[in-house]
Amino acid sequence: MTVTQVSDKVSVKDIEEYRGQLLDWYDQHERHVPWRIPAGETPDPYSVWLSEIMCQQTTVQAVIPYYTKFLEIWPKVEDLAAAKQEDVMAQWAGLGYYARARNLHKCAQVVANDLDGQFPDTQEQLKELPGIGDYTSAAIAAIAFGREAVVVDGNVERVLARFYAVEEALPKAKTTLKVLAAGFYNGLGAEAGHLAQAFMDLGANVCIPKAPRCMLCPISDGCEARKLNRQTDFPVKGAKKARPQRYGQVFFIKNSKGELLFHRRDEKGLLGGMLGLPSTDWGTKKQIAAPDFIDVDKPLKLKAHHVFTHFDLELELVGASVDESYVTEGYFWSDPYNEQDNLPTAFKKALKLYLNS
DNA sequence: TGTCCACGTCT
DNA sequence: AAGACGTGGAC
Repeated sequence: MTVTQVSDKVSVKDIEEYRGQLLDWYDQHERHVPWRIPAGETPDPYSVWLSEIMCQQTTVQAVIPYYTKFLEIWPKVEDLAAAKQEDVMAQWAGLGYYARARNLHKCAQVVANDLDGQFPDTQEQLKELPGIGDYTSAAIAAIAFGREAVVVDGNVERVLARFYAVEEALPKAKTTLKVLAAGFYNGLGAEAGHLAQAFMDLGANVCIPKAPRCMLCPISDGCEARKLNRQTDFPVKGAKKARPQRYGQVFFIKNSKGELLFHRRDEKGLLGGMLGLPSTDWGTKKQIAAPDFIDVDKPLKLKAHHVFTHFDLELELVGASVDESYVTEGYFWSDPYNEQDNLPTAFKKALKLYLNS
């Protein structure tokens, strides 16, 4: 889009000045994270991609140990492509949004097998790959390939919603914020990646959601929200809805070797493709049928609680048994101490309660 | 405590 | 196009 004037509040000339101040601030204050390489070196697209997928909806601090581990185990995209999916899921366990791990693996296979191991170098082509959408395609294009992409994540939105005192509520304001962001990125060329990272570091450390540290902000002079002393009024959000309560039972079934029965979950839906324990479905009623090859024994008087994005879960621990000679598709016996770190958090909590009881 | 972050991608 | 999809830490 051509941008001559994006706001009646700030001129194009002023925008250039403010973004200069932001880039200067970034030179001094950038966060040191393992995927940021020293100035002058060429970034490895595989590392940039891996870090950006992990950082979706996830704080940098949570990402760092996972990022390091993944690169240790799978240093090249070809290594990740050749991995077994269950190994990728096991390494991702605890990081959440498991569709990211399934798509990560698929994407690695496309790049390794169909694209000669090279990530595409334009935003448009990147966006065609599994797990790469508007934000991530822009981020990789800018950071790994020096493209002038308009990188807009939640941090950029918060900074700009405040800078321009955008009264329109999210998610509708997304279009407006993208235009405002384009005003900042316009004409930057290969510096776009630096501006993106500057915005994100500013959003993470200074223009934080609550109690923003405006005294430390390099562009506070131009911030409309600050002029109004209404920083935390922006970005304006739509009303949020209540989280429903759901219930389920999780079954602890031992064999003669003292191993527990585990379950590889279906590829689709909640915790798709992840390791789990045998369980009922999770619903709004307390009584839900167990898988029919399981003989329910007795409640263990233990309950695990877990919060998902869209519901709260109460998981009752129940002892059970099966005919050891008949274990159906997707179920297998294993040492719980070998598997606990491969479980998503809801099951890990339940297993921990069981092992400590 | 409970609320928020957290647009990010896919369907 | 609105809802599904995790987690942990800050306050």
